[in-house]
Amino acid sequence: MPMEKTFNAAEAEARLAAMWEAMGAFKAGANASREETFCIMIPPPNVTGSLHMGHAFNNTLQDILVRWHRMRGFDTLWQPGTDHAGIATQMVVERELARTNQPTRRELGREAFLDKVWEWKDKSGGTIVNQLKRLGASCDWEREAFTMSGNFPEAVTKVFVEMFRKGLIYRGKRLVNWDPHFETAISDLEVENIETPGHMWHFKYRLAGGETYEYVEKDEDGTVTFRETRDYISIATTRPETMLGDGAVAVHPSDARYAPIVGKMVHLPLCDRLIPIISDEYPDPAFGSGAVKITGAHDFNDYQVAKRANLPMYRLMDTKGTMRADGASYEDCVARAREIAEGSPTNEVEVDALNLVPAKYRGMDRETARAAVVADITAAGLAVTELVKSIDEDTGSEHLTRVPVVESKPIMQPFGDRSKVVIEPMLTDQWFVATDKIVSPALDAVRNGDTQILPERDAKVYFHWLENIEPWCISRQLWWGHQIPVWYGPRKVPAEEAGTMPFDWSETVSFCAASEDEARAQMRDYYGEYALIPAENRDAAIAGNGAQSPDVAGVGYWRDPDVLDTWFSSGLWPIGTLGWPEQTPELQKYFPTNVLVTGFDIIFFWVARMMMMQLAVVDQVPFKTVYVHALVRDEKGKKMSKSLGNVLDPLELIDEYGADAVRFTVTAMAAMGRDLKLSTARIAGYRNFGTKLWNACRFAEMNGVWENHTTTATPPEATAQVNRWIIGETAAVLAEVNTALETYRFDAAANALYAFVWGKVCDWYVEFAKPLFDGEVADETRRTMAWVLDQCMILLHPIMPFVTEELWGTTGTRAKPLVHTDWPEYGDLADPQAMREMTWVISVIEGIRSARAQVRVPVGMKLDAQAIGMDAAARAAWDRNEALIARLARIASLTEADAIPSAAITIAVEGATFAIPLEGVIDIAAEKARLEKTMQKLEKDMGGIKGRLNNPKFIASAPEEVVVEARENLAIQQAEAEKLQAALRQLG
RNA sequence: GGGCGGUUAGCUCAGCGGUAGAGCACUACGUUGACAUCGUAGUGGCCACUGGUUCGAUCCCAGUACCGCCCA
Repeated sequence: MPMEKTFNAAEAEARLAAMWEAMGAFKAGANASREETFCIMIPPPNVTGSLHMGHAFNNTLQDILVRWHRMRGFDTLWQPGTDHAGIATQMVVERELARTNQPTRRELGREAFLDKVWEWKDKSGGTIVNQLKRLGASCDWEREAFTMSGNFPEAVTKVFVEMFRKGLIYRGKRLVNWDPHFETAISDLEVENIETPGHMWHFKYRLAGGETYEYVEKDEDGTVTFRETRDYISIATTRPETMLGDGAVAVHPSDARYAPIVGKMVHLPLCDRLIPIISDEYPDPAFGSGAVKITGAHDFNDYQVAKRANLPMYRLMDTKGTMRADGASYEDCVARAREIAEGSPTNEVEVDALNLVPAKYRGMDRETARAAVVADITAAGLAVTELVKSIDEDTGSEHLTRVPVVESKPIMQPFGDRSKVVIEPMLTDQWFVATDKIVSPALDAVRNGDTQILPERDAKVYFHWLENIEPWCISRQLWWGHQIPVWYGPRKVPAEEAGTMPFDWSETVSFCAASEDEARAQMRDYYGEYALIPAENRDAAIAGNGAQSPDVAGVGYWRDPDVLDTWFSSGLWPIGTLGWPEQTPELQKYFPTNVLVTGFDIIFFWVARMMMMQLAVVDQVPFKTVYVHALVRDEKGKKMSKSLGNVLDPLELIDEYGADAVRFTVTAMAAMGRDLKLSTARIAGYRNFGTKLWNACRFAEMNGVWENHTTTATPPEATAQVNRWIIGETAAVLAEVNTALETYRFDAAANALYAFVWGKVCDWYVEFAKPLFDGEVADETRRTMAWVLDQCMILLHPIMPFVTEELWGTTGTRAKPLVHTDWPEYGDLADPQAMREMTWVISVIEGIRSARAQVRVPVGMKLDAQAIGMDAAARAAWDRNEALIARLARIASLTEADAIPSAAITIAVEGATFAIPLEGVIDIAAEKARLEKTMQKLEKDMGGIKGRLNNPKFIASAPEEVVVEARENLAIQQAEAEKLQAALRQLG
């Protein structure tokens, strides 16, 4: 049955995918014929995710590398899987529960909720994997991994416990980014700082005891520009509601304006507290009033100041970001705070329990509290004001009124990347990885080349981040994730501390272990004879075992309810997917992996962390090369986003244009480190490219090329220059593709193949072959064409797997499907003689065609031509290729002549002048104009070369071959110019 | 403010010491043994600007302008 006119992607893709799957084409080690391994770990997409263009791009590049190595016989593994996406998944499932009127997460309780998550995962978690399959991703799907399944829980726990024991993981009360929507800590990488319109308020904090001071401002020369007696210090803030938790006012040590009052106390407005004026390097004297309120528990800069000055840090908000309503009355708390301020001993637990939010503001959300605080301070006359003139409409009289100074100004505000709500710096107990202790090996590995980051400039980003690394907050107040393997109990009071209870519940002791049993074993060592009583949490533990009694029999303990950051488990992806901590054969064989292909947006999130974690755990780099690619944008260069409505859905594109077209497009555009601007026109163009190859094969089929064809690695013996030429060109493109892929120049590989298949094979070779199918070299030409088209399919297969596999199956009986066909190694097939000759032939054809078109000779008209001054090489080339030239240039006959005839079009080529007499047909003026234009171009070129050759310094300094080349080019151009001059003379 | 990029044909981008290329778009012609998802021919560039290095700079260096991205 003859081939269809186009490739039916929609029909063939599913069928071919099923065929590959059925034969186990993608299994680890499939088609391996050598020892070397090649392994890529897929960057695990979120289990909640669906395929977007970034994934399509990222996975196409991986698939190209993987298919290429598999065809080359490497023992290849592309490891697929997804990560459990703690926040995102919990969000999706909670939303689903709400939508279907089911009990909420808290109503369900932890265990029942997690059952729901697993239900959801089983039902919907496979979406993106199926979408990757549609793209043609040749992962070993049977090995699909998930960061919550298989050996991952064991691996994660083991790593946590080991790092804990080595002191690489610690718990502490630190200021973290708190997401009030999800009510969890997030890492600083999950925060987006966005410039938002904001306001700056100015408040007066009065000095205690009615004290006053001379406030003096001076200009640069030291001249006094302003002087007044003040009983207050002016502070500026963008977050007035946090003033309730202020611990001090800070000024710069060099700031003379405030020097007299450093160390004095001020009244905190709206509160019954006095706070000190301290000096610290942090305030910028030139900004605002130069005095900064310090709220250690709600601002990252203030936190540092507060730590330096040993200020108490009072937490003002609860987990939802509303003003605290818990704890003792305001009066009691403030009384205690005064005692602490005066030096009464305290601890973190007590400070955290003190609620210093005055009764009025308790329970307000952040925004409401802000408005209330501003209003109350203004009412108290403590807002900095200015005089504003207004005119009474009725009387026309002018009034001067004092209004508070509120500056409108853009401020950088932190938002949760998932929740999109304003992040609150919050002082909470969290777990951290001491990144400073594990960062060095990760830096060294890239510095010394154990791991190479491409493009190189992204290594700078990596270095910059790692050199300035902050502790990594790894605990999340979520349920979906790996629960932290730490159990807590009260401090055991030693026997010598007589007259007290056996346990001190104000202090907790941690037991970190891989299992509860192991933790209990540690507890037995610690608590001795006391029975160990499991409890839900601290309160239950206290309540459950009669802790108030001095002679209790048991001690209550509870597990840390928090889970680990998803990236903590994703950080173990390379070893985790290969079965670690078990020493599996796959781990032995494929680790360290070869390449990581990933977007630059997760260099910090993931790449750096994998480097640190793998090096910390198994003391080896996870991958030898990191190829970092850019972002896919829309055709105008905008980031694709749902709100802009400019998202291109790769699945829709695959439906419309076929997976091969989508793949080829992103590949051709994958210039290293540069964003892709994707347009459907481009995709359509590459779909056409697939059709072009398809039709070349169809043409071959119609001409019996595939009859009795067997695939061979080596090309057929060819005598005709045209066949020798295309064989040499094929070898050249193979070398080009190999080099491109070795250096991750995906765009270069795609463009080289495009130019070869379309520009050489289809445009020239197929046309040349047409007249040869009847002559002496017919058989050789058929065999050559079959071989060349085979090579096209093979070389294109990594980029366009579907259409090539379909052609492979359609055009002949093959030993193996294309997916497992050997990648060729030709050796040296270049044929300079054939190359030179065919280049000449092409230039003759192009010259004649161009001349004909420009003087408007009808395309179909066959003309007689004359050759003038043909040298031996030209004559031989003509004789050997007459049929091709005559056909493609529409020449009826060639005769030799001594001189250019009058009224002819003339084509000057190397070693000959061709003239086509067109007495009475051509417009002589048009031909003259054409020749003159050609002459002008030629003269301009020659001028440049002559200029160089006339410069003695050029001759002296330039490399020999450059000089030789310039001379040769000049000679050729001069010869051509002479021919054109002769032709012009003939035209008069 | 700090860092990293970019600026080449109308558009999207390659090239990166020897005088500029591709695809798309555009113009004209065209169903010539596969392909109109096509063919043939053509139009189109002070390679952002200013200096420097060099025999020679789109390419290397420095600065300027504008545009991105990342981090504060």
